[in-house]
Amino acid sequence: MAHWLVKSEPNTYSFADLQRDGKTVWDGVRNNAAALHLKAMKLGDEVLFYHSQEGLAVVGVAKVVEEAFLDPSDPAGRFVAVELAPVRPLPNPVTLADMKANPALAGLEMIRQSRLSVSPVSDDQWATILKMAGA
DNA sequence: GCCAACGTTGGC
DNA sequence: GCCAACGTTGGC
Repeated sequence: MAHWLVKSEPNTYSFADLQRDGKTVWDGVRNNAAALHLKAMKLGDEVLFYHSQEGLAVVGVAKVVEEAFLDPSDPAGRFVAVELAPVRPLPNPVTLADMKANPALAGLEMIRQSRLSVSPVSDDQWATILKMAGA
């Protein structure tokens, strides 16, 4: 089972919004590298939900409930979307500063390439972050 | 609000 | 097909 990280500005769509909605179509990704990752997501894969701009922390875990399909918000039909559902909020959100300060996370894709909105997380990185979150 | 990183666009 | 110009994202 692969693991991933997605970013969202909480002003636009927060983890609380996802909990309220029960599930949501993760669309609007317009970057090829991010789109490749969306296409690689499998049903049941778990995803860290990160708040960008405000919060700057991983705040919850979500899961893939529908694999990649054509993004309904892309008229050109070039990009894909997936559907995500909430799993659980993290007891202690893990901030970007915390992740940067942990040598075990030095290779984390979202740190290496900060603008990437969908990125892979290795099993070791996943375990490290959940441990930091007290989960 | 600024700026660095990076992707995309368009002229040649 | 190269590369400069420009737009966007996201941390600070």
